[in-house]
Amino acid sequence: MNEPAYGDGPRPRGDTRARIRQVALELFAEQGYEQTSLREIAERLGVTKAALYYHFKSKEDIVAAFTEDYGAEIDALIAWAAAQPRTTQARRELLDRYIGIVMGSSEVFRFLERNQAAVKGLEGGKRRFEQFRPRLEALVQILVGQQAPLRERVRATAALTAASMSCMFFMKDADDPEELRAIVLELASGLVDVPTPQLS
Amino acid sequence: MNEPAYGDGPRPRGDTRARIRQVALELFAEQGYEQTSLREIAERLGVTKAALYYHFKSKEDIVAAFTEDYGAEIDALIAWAAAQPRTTQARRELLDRYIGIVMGSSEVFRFLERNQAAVKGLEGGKRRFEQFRPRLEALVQILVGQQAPLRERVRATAALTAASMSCMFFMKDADDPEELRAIVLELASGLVDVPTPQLS
DNA sequence: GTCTATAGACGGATAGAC
DNA sequence: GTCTATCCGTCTATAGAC
Repeated sequence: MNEPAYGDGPRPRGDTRARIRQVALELFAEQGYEQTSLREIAERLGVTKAALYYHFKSKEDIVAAFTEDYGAEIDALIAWAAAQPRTTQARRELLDRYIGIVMGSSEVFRFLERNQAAVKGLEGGKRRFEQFRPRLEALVQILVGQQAPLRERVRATAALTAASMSCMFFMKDADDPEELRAIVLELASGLVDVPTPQLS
Repeated sequence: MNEPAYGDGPRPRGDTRARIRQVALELFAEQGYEQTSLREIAERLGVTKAALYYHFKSKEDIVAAFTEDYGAEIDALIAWAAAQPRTTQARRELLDRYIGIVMGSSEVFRFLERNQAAVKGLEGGKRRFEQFRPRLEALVQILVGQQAPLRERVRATAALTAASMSCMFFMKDADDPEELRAIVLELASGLVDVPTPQLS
Protein backbone atom coordinates (compact mmCIF):
# COMPACT_ATOMS: atom_id res chain seq x y z
CA MET A 1 0.00 0.00 0.00
CA ASN A 2 2.89 2.35 0.76
CA GLU A 3 5.62 3.38 -1.60
CA PRO A 4 9.20 2.52 -0.72
CA ALA A 5 11.22 5.44 0.63
CA TYR A 6 14.16 6.71 -1.34
CA GLY A 7 17.15 8.80 -0.29
CA ASP A 8 18.27 12.11 -1.67
CA GLY A 9 19.68 10.74 -4.90
CA PRO A 10 17.94 10.94 -8.24
CA ARG A 11 14.64 9.13 -8.00
CA PRO A 12 14.36 5.94 -9.93
CA ARG A 13 12.44 6.42 -13.17
CA GLY A 14 9.42 4.25 -13.64
CA ASP A 15 7.74 5.09 -10.37
CA THR A 16 6.38 8.35 -11.71
CA ARG A 17 2.86 7.03 -11.85
CA ALA A 18 2.98 6.04 -8.21
CA ARG A 19 4.44 9.37 -7.20
CA ILE A 20 1.67 11.21 -9.00
CA ARG A 21 -0.93 9.10 -7.24
CA GLN A 22 0.66 9.75 -3.87
CA VAL A 23 1.01 13.51 -4.26
CA ALA A 24 -2.48 13.80 -5.68
CA LEU A 25 -3.94 11.89 -2.75
CA GLU A 26 -2.19 14.18 -0.29
CA LEU A 27 -3.39 17.33 -1.97
CA PHE A 28 -6.91 16.09 -2.65
CA ALA A 29 -7.27 15.00 0.98
CA GLU A 30 -5.83 18.20 2.38
CA GLN A 31 -7.33 20.88 0.15
CA GLY A 32 -10.10 19.08 -1.66
CA TYR A 33 -10.50 17.57 -5.11
CA GLU A 34 -12.01 20.61 -6.81
CA GLN A 35 -9.65 22.95 -5.03
CA THR A 36 -6.59 21.15 -6.38
CA SER A 37 -5.63 21.68 -10.01
CA LEU A 38 -3.44 19.41 -12.08
CA ARG A 39 -1.06 22.32 -12.46
CA GLU A 40 -0.53 22.29 -8.72
CA ILE A 41 0.13 18.57 -8.63
CA ALA A 42 2.56 18.87 -11.51
CA GLU A 43 4.42 21.74 -9.86
CA ARG A 44 4.79 19.80 -6.63
CA LEU A 45 6.38 16.99 -8.62
CA GLY A 46 8.55 19.23 -10.73
CA VAL A 47 6.92 18.25 -14.00
CA THR A 48 4.27 19.74 -16.24
CA LYS A 49 0.57 19.08 -16.57
CA ALA A 50 1.04 17.34 -19.88
CA ALA A 51 3.29 14.77 -18.24
CA LEU A 52 0.46 13.77 -15.93
CA TYR A 53 -1.66 13.00 -18.94
CA TYR A 54 0.89 10.52 -20.12
CA HIS A 55 0.30 8.47 -16.99
CA PHE A 56 -3.39 9.09 -16.39
CA LYS A 57 -6.03 9.76 -18.97
CA SER A 58 -7.92 12.22 -16.76
CA LYS A 59 -8.01 13.83 -13.34
CA GLU A 60 -10.80 11.47 -12.44
CA ASP A 61 -8.60 8.50 -13.25
CA ILE A 62 -6.07 9.58 -10.65
CA VAL A 63 -8.79 9.37 -8.04
CA ALA A 64 -9.77 5.93 -9.26
CA ALA A 65 -6.18 4.79 -8.86
CA PHE A 66 -6.29 5.08 -5.09
CA THR A 67 -9.97 4.61 -4.34
CA GLU A 68 -10.39 1.34 -6.20
CA ASP A 69 -7.98 -0.49 -3.94
CA TYR A 70 -9.82 0.77 -0.91
CA GLY A 71 -13.20 -0.15 -2.36
CA ALA A 72 -11.97 -3.63 -3.18
CA GLU A 73 -10.83 -4.13 0.39
CA ILE A 74 -14.24 -3.20 1.73
CA ASP A 75 -15.96 -5.41 -0.83
CA ALA A 76 -13.77 -8.32 0.17
CA LEU A 77 -14.72 -7.69 3.79
CA ILE A 78 -18.40 -7.67 2.87
CA ALA A 79 -18.05 -10.94 1.00
CA TRP A 80 -16.25 -12.55 3.89
CA ALA A 81 -18.70 -11.27 6.46
CA ALA A 82 -21.74 -12.41 4.50
CA ALA A 83 -20.53 -15.98 4.85
CA GLN A 84 -20.10 -15.82 8.62
CA PRO A 85 -22.65 -16.96 11.18
CA ARG A 86 -24.39 -14.08 12.93
CA THR A 87 -22.75 -14.34 16.31
CA THR A 88 -21.36 -11.80 18.72
CA GLN A 89 -17.93 -13.16 17.99
CA ALA A 90 -18.33 -12.74 14.22
CA ARG A 91 -19.64 -9.21 14.58
CA ARG A 92 -16.67 -8.27 16.68
CA GLU A 93 -14.33 -9.79 14.12
CA LEU A 94 -16.07 -7.87 11.35
CA LEU A 95 -15.67 -4.58 13.17
CA ASP A 96 -12.05 -5.36 13.92
CA ARG A 97 -11.27 -6.01 10.26
CA TYR A 98 -13.16 -2.91 9.23
CA ILE A 99 -11.17 -0.78 11.64
CA GLY A 100 -7.98 -2.34 10.32
CA ILE A 101 -8.87 -1.38 6.77
CA VAL A 102 -9.76 2.18 7.69
CA MET A 103 -6.64 2.64 9.78
CA GLY A 104 -4.52 1.19 7.02
CA SER A 105 -5.96 3.54 4.41
CA SER A 106 -6.73 6.46 6.62
CA GLU A 107 -5.65 9.06 4.10
CA VAL A 108 -7.88 7.60 1.40
CA PHE A 109 -10.66 7.57 3.91
CA ARG A 110 -10.03 11.20 4.79
CA PHE A 111 -10.19 12.04 1.13
CA LEU A 112 -13.50 10.26 0.66
CA GLU A 113 -14.94 11.80 3.78
CA ARG A 114 -14.13 15.37 2.91
CA ASN A 115 -14.95 15.13 -0.78
CA GLN A 116 -18.20 13.22 -0.80
CA ALA A 117 -19.93 15.71 -3.04
CA ALA A 118 -17.06 15.93 -5.48
CA VAL A 119 -16.61 12.16 -5.68
CA LYS A 120 -20.31 11.60 -6.18
CA GLY A 121 -20.30 13.82 -9.25
CA LEU A 122 -17.46 11.94 -10.90
CA GLU A 123 -18.99 10.44 -14.03
CA GLY A 124 -20.60 7.47 -12.39
CA GLY A 125 -20.74 6.06 -15.90
CA LYS A 126 -20.03 2.61 -14.59
CA ARG A 127 -20.80 3.48 -10.99
CA ARG A 128 -17.09 3.44 -10.32
CA PHE A 129 -17.45 5.83 -7.45
CA GLU A 130 -20.23 4.51 -5.30
CA GLN A 131 -18.05 4.49 -2.25
CA PHE A 132 -19.90 5.31 0.87
CA ARG A 133 -23.53 4.61 1.28
CA PRO A 134 -24.14 1.26 -0.41
CA ARG A 135 -21.18 -0.34 1.31
CA LEU A 136 -22.16 1.04 4.68
CA GLU A 137 -25.66 -0.29 4.24
CA ALA A 138 -24.38 -3.69 3.24
CA LEU A 139 -22.30 -3.89 6.39
CA VAL A 140 -25.20 -2.77 8.55
CA GLN A 141 -27.38 -5.43 7.03
CA ILE A 142 -24.82 -8.10 7.79
CA LEU A 143 -24.41 -6.87 11.34
CA VAL A 144 -28.06 -6.70 12.37
CA GLY A 145 -30.13 -8.04 9.49
CA GLN A 146 -32.36 -6.24 7.06
CA GLN A 147 -35.54 -6.31 9.09
CA ALA A 148 -33.94 -5.27 12.35
CA PRO A 149 -35.77 -2.64 14.38
CA LEU A 150 -34.74 0.99 13.96
CA ARG A 151 -32.72 1.02 17.14
CA GLU A 152 -30.47 -1.80 16.00
CA ARG A 153 -29.93 -0.31 12.56
CA VAL A 154 -29.10 3.08 14.00
CA ARG A 155 -26.64 1.60 16.46
CA ALA A 156 -24.90 -0.51 13.84
CA THR A 157 -24.60 2.50 11.55
CA ALA A 158 -23.26 4.54 14.43
CA ALA A 159 -20.72 1.84 15.25
CA LEU A 160 -19.28 1.90 11.73
CA THR A 161 -19.29 5.66 11.25
CA ALA A 162 -17.96 6.34 14.72
CA ALA A 163 -15.16 3.84 14.15
CA SER A 164 -14.09 5.45 10.90
CA MET A 165 -14.37 8.99 12.20
CA SER A 166 -12.40 8.15 15.32
CA CYS A 167 -9.59 6.65 13.25
CA MET A 168 -9.54 9.78 11.11
CA PHE A 169 -9.45 12.17 14.02
CA PHE A 170 -6.93 10.41 16.19
CA MET A 171 -4.60 8.55 13.83
CA LYS A 172 -2.48 11.64 13.22
CA ASP A 173 -1.25 12.21 16.74
CA ALA A 174 -1.66 8.74 18.16
CA ASP A 175 1.67 7.56 19.52
CA ASP A 176 0.27 4.06 19.89
CA PRO A 177 -1.99 2.94 17.03
CA GLU A 178 -2.72 -0.35 18.76
CA GLU A 179 -4.09 1.41 21.80
CA LEU A 180 -6.35 3.48 19.57
CA ARG A 181 -7.46 0.41 17.73
CA ALA A 182 -8.44 -1.36 20.93
CA ILE A 183 -10.38 1.66 22.15
CA VAL A 184 -12.28 1.98 18.90
CA LEU A 185 -13.05 -1.72 18.70
CA GLU A 186 -14.42 -1.77 22.24
CA LEU A 187 -16.53 1.28 21.48
CA ALA A 188 -17.95 -0.12 18.26
CA SER A 189 -18.60 -3.57 19.70
CA GLY A 190 -20.46 -2.01 22.57
CA LEU A 191 -22.76 -0.26 20.17
CA VAL A 192 -23.83 -3.38 18.27
CA ASP A 193 -23.78 -5.89 21.09
CA VAL A 194 -25.30 -4.49 24.23
CA PRO A 195 -28.86 -5.74 23.89
CA THR A 196 -30.89 -3.66 26.35
CA PRO A 197 -28.89 -1.31 28.58
CA GLN A 198 -32.15 0.22 29.73
CA LEU A 199 -30.76 3.29 31.39
CA SER A 200 -33.24 6.02 32.02
CA MET B 1 -35.89 28.42 10.70
CA ASN B 2 -38.33 27.35 7.99
CA GLU B 3 -39.96 29.54 5.42
CA PRO B 4 -43.73 29.87 5.45
CA ALA B 5 -45.50 27.78 2.81
CA TYR B 6 -47.44 29.52 0.09
CA GLY B 7 -50.16 28.27 -2.22
CA ASP B 8 -50.15 28.25 -5.99
CA GLY B 9 -50.73 31.95 -6.39
CA PRO B 10 -48.05 34.43 -7.35
CA ARG B 11 -45.37 34.38 -4.70
CA PRO B 12 -45.13 37.43 -2.53
CA ARG B 13 -42.28 39.66 -3.62
CA GLY B 14 -39.71 40.45 -1.05
CA ASP B 15 -38.92 36.89 -0.09
CA THR B 16 -36.63 36.42 -3.03
CA ARG B 17 -33.57 36.43 -0.86
CA ALA B 18 -34.99 33.66 1.30
CA ARG B 19 -35.98 31.61 -1.72
CA ILE B 20 -32.49 31.89 -3.15
CA ARG B 21 -31.02 30.74 0.13
CA GLN B 22 -33.37 27.79 0.30
CA VAL B 23 -32.85 26.59 -3.27
CA ALA B 24 -29.11 27.05 -2.98
CA LEU B 25 -29.01 25.01 0.20
CA GLU B 26 -30.94 22.19 -1.44
CA LEU B 27 -28.68 22.09 -4.47
CA PHE B 28 -25.45 22.54 -2.52
CA ALA B 29 -26.43 19.74 -0.15
CA GLU B 30 -27.57 17.40 -2.90
CA GLN B 31 -24.97 17.94 -5.62
CA GLY B 32 -22.20 19.78 -3.86
CA TYR B 33 -21.07 23.39 -3.66
CA GLU B 34 -18.55 23.30 -6.48
CA GLN B 35 -20.83 21.18 -8.62
CA THR B 36 -23.62 23.73 -8.46
CA SER B 37 -23.30 26.88 -10.56
CA LEU B 38 -25.13 30.12 -9.97
CA ARG B 39 -26.67 29.68 -13.38
CA GLU B 40 -28.30 26.47 -12.15
CA ILE B 41 -29.67 28.13 -9.04
CA ALA B 42 -31.01 31.02 -11.08
CA GLU B 43 -32.67 28.69 -13.59
CA ARG B 44 -34.37 26.74 -10.83
CA LEU B 45 -35.84 30.01 -9.54
CA GLY B 46 -36.76 31.33 -12.95
CA VAL B 47 -34.44 34.33 -12.75
CA THR B 48 -31.00 35.16 -14.08
CA LYS B 49 -27.59 35.03 -12.51
CA ALA B 50 -27.38 38.79 -12.28
CA ALA B 51 -30.49 38.83 -10.10
CA LEU B 52 -28.75 36.69 -7.54
CA TYR B 53 -26.01 39.29 -7.29
CA TYR B 54 -28.56 41.86 -6.28
CA HIS B 55 -29.33 39.83 -3.16
CA PHE B 56 -25.93 38.34 -2.40
CA LYS B 57 -22.58 39.83 -3.15
CA SER B 58 -20.99 36.46 -3.95
CA LYS B 59 -21.62 32.73 -4.10
CA GLU B 60 -19.78 32.42 -0.85
CA ASP B 61 -22.18 34.82 0.80
CA ILE B 62 -25.10 32.55 0.05
CA VAL B 63 -23.39 29.83 2.01
CA ALA B 64 -22.79 32.19 4.89
CA ALA B 65 -26.50 33.00 4.95
CA PHE B 66 -27.46 29.54 6.10
CA THR B 67 -24.34 28.38 7.91
CA GLU B 68 -24.02 31.33 10.25
CA ASP B 69 -27.30 30.58 11.98
CA TYR B 70 -26.23 27.02 12.50
CA GLY B 71 -22.82 28.04 13.81
CA ALA B 72 -24.40 30.48 16.21
CA GLU B 73 -26.63 27.76 17.62
CA ILE B 74 -23.66 25.53 18.29
CA ASP B 75 -21.72 28.40 19.82
CA ALA B 76 -24.62 29.18 22.11
CA LEU B 77 -24.68 25.54 23.16
CA ILE B 78 -20.97 25.63 23.90
CA ALA B 79 -21.37 28.75 26.01
CA TRP B 80 -24.23 27.23 27.92
CA ALA B 81 -22.45 23.94 28.48
CA ALA B 82 -19.25 25.59 29.67
CA ALA B 83 -21.19 27.03 32.57
CA GLN B 84 -22.67 23.73 33.68
CA PRO B 85 -21.26 21.46 36.38
CA ARG B 86 -19.59 18.35 35.00
CA THR B 87 -22.18 15.77 35.97
CA THR B 88 -23.72 12.83 34.17
CA GLN B 89 -26.95 14.74 34.07
CA ALA B 90 -25.38 17.81 32.46
CA ARG B 91 -23.57 15.72 29.87
CA ARG B 92 -26.81 14.05 28.91
CA GLU B 93 -28.53 17.41 28.64
CA LEU B 94 -25.69 18.70 26.44
CA LEU B 95 -26.00 15.76 24.10
CA ASP B 96 -29.75 16.12 23.98
CA ARG B 97 -29.50 19.77 22.98
CA TYR B 98 -26.82 18.99 20.44
CA ILE B 99 -29.00 16.35 18.85
CA GLY B 100 -31.89 18.79 18.80
CA ILE B 101 -29.83 21.34 16.91
CA VAL B 102 -28.58 18.84 14.37
CA MET B 103 -32.02 17.39 13.79
CA GLY B 104 -33.48 20.86 13.41
CA SER B 105 -30.91 21.87 10.82
CA SER B 106 -30.27 18.52 9.29
CA GLU B 107 -30.04 19.86 5.75
CA VAL B 108 -27.43 22.44 6.72
CA PHE B 109 -25.58 19.70 8.50
CA ARG B 110 -25.74 17.49 5.42
CA PHE B 111 -24.32 20.33 3.40
CA LEU B 112 -21.44 20.86 5.80
CA GLU B 113 -20.73 17.17 6.01
CA ARG B 114 -20.53 16.57 2.30
CA ASN B 115 -18.70 19.76 1.41
CA GLN B 116 -16.03 19.95 4.06
CA ALA B 117 -13.25 20.52 1.55
CA ALA B 118 -15.16 23.15 -0.36
CA VAL B 119 -16.26 25.03 2.75
CA LYS B 120 -12.75 24.99 4.17
CA GLY B 121 -11.42 26.77 1.10
CA LEU B 122 -13.97 29.56 1.34
CA GLU B 123 -11.88 32.68 1.99
CA GLY B 124 -11.39 32.18 5.68
CA GLY B 125 -10.47 35.83 5.63
CA LYS B 126 -12.25 36.36 8.90
CA ARG B 127 -12.47 32.66 9.76
CA ARG B 128 -16.13 32.80 8.92
CA PHE B 129 -16.19 29.17 7.96
CA GLU B 130 -14.49 27.30 10.75
CA GLN B 131 -17.42 25.02 11.23
CA PHE B 132 -16.47 21.55 12.17
CA ARG B 133 -13.33 20.79 14.02
CA PRO B 134 -12.91 23.60 16.53
CA ARG B 135 -16.49 23.34 17.70
CA LEU B 136 -16.31 19.58 17.99
CA GLU B 137 -13.16 19.88 20.04
CA ALA B 138 -14.72 22.47 22.31
CA LEU B 139 -17.63 20.16 23.02
CA VAL B 140 -15.35 17.21 23.67
CA GLN B 141 -13.36 19.27 26.11
CA ILE B 142 -16.50 20.25 27.98
CA LEU B 143 -17.70 16.66 28.07
CA VAL B 144 -14.56 14.97 29.39
CA GLY B 145 -12.03 17.69 30.13
CA GLN B 146 -8.88 18.64 28.34
CA GLN B 147 -6.52 16.27 30.10
CA ALA B 148 -8.78 13.25 29.87
CA PRO B 149 -7.17 9.97 28.82
CA LEU B 150 -7.30 9.00 25.15
CA ARG B 151 -10.12 6.57 25.67
CA GLU B 152 -12.44 9.21 27.09
CA ARG B 153 -11.64 11.72 24.37
CA VAL B 154 -12.20 9.15 21.64
CA ARG B 155 -15.51 8.10 23.11
CA ALA B 156 -16.76 11.65 23.50
CA THR B 157 -15.77 12.44 19.92
CA ALA B 158 -17.49 9.28 18.77
CA ALA B 159 -20.64 10.21 20.68
CA LEU B 160 -20.93 13.55 18.92
CA THR B 161 -20.04 12.38 15.43
CA ALA B 162 -22.19 9.27 15.70
CA ALA B 163 -25.11 11.38 16.87
CA SER B 164 -24.84 13.78 13.94
CA MET B 165 -24.29 11.06 11.37
CA SER B 166 -27.23 9.06 12.66
CA CYS B 167 -29.52 12.07 12.40
CA MET B 168 -28.32 12.63 8.83
CA PHE B 169 -28.81 9.05 7.74
CA PHE B 170 -32.15 8.38 9.34
CA MET B 171 -33.98 11.71 9.42
CA LYS B 172 -35.18 11.33 5.85
CA ASP B 173 -37.28 8.21 6.26
CA ALA B 174 -37.98 8.38 9.97
CA ASP B 175 -41.71 8.31 10.52
CA ASP B 176 -41.21 9.19 14.16
CA PRO B 177 -38.46 11.76 14.79
CA GLU B 178 -38.93 11.50 18.53
CA GLU B 179 -38.21 7.80 18.48
CA LEU B 180 -35.04 8.44 16.53
CA ARG B 181 -34.04 11.18 18.91
CA ALA B 182 -34.42 8.92 21.92
CA ILE B 183 -32.39 6.17 20.28
CA VAL B 184 -29.59 8.54 19.38
CA LEU B 185 -29.51 10.14 22.80
CA GLU B 186 -29.30 6.78 24.52
CA LEU B 187 -26.51 5.74 22.20
CA ALA B 188 -24.49 8.91 22.70
CA SER B 189 -24.99 8.98 26.44
CA GLY B 190 -23.81 5.41 26.68
CA LEU B 191 -20.60 6.36 24.94
CA VAL B 192 -19.64 9.14 27.31
CA ASP B 193 -21.02 7.75 30.53
CA VAL B 194 -20.30 4.09 30.91
CA PRO B 195 -17.06 4.18 32.93
CA THR B 196 -15.53 0.72 32.54
CA PRO B 197 -17.65 -1.82 30.69
CA GLN B 198 -14.67 -4.15 30.58
CA LEU B 199 -16.06 -6.66 28.17
CA SER B 200 -13.65 -8.75 26.24
C1' DG C 1 8.49 10.49 -21.16
C1' DT C 2 8.46 15.05 -20.96
C1' DC C 3 7.99 19.56 -22.95
C1' DT C 4 5.55 24.11 -25.16
C1' DA C 5 1.54 25.95 -26.70
C1' DT C 6 -3.14 26.25 -27.17
C1' DA C 7 -7.77 24.80 -27.79
C1' DG C 8 -12.28 24.82 -25.79
C1' DA C 9 -15.39 25.24 -22.12
C1' DC C 10 -17.30 27.10 -18.06
C1' DG C 11 -17.67 29.70 -13.99
C1' DG C 12 -17.95 33.95 -11.06
C1' DA C 13 -18.57 38.55 -11.27
C1' DT C 14 -19.73 43.38 -13.18
C1' DA C 15 -21.75 47.30 -16.12
C1' DG C 16 -25.51 49.52 -17.44
C1' DA C 17 -30.27 49.55 -19.54
C1' DC C 18 -35.07 49.18 -18.14
C1' DG D 1 -35.29 44.18 -8.82
C1' DT D 2 -34.45 42.08 -12.78
C1' DC D 3 -32.53 41.82 -17.38
C1' DT D 4 -28.81 41.48 -21.44
C1' DA D 5 -24.27 41.39 -22.55
C1' DT D 6 -19.70 40.76 -21.54
C1' DC D 7 -15.22 40.52 -19.14
C1' DC D 8 -11.75 37.84 -17.23
C1' DG D 9 -9.82 34.13 -15.05
C1' DT D 10 -8.97 29.19 -14.54
C1' DC D 11 -9.41 24.72 -15.57
C1' DT D 12 -9.17 20.14 -18.14
C1' DA D 13 -7.48 18.18 -21.98
C1' DT D 14 -4.97 17.69 -26.47
C1' DA D 15 -1.60 18.39 -30.46
C1' DG D 16 2.77 18.00 -31.79
C1' DA D 17 7.93 18.89 -31.19
C1' DC D 18 11.98 16.86 -28.93
